[in-house]
Amino acid sequence: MPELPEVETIKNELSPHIIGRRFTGIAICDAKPIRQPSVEEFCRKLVGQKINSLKRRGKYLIFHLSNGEALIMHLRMSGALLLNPEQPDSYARVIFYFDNNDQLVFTDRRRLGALWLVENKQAIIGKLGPEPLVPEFTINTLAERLHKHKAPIKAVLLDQGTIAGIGNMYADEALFKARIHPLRKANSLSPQEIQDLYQAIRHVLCSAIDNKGASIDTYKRPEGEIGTAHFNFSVAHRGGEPCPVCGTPLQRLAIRNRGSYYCPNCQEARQT
DNA sequence: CTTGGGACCTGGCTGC
DNA sequence: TGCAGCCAGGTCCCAA
Repeated sequence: MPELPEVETIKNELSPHIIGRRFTGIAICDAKPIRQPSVEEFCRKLVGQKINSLKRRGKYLIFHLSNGEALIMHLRMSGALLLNPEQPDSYARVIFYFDNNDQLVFTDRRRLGALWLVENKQAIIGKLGPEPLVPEFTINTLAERLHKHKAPIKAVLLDQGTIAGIGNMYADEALFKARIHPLRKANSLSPQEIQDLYQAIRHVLCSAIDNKGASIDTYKRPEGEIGTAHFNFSVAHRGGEPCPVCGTPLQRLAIRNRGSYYCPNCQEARQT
């Protein structure tokens, strides 16, 4: 499941191969991911464009093109971008061809991923909250945003309009590291807890980027390698296993229809 | 406005 | 063996 660290890794590893390249063709194997504009217009406008830069915002990848437009991608649950894959892929949805004969395959087993080609990228990414890893994102930024919500802290961390880029895995990991129960109301956290959570978010995300993302499910890096961040996970997807700190069996709880894994001993409920 | 529930989507896994 | 049902979860949509 590509979250911020996975998308950041894809951006970093893809950039040296595609910056300055020109699209020479597109093969649409499945039109469903193409949201905007029509498939015909998407292909017509993209071919011939050069890629000036590749950026990440939240979980979105943004290709800035020579005509001023932007190709925006969201991988959702099972999407991946593979550079010159050796094996044919039955889940390939869109194949991009470049002027150096490289191919970039957008593959997506569960067909939830999305592609846009737009003049105004703000229409797609304009409502995202702040990036958690930039210097401007301070403890006060986090505190101000959490104070506005009385929903469970886990749900608020997943809200991309509050903070961009955190998904289910890293929300669980950050809450465990900060020793905060996932059902605590966001506006009930003490200043100390907010500071702990702030540091936990940054540590968990930076560590995952250092490990090139987490390959728990279908995530692969552009050249086919897996990431290794999941080997460091403490609680995510580990229901029933012992807590790495105290040995208590980790529990699973559904919050907003999302599996939340936590240690009932280390992450005390207190008032929720 | 916020909150919470369901839908979308497919495949792996479990249990009867 | 077959099959129903759960689980995985990022985001959108709708109702309260």
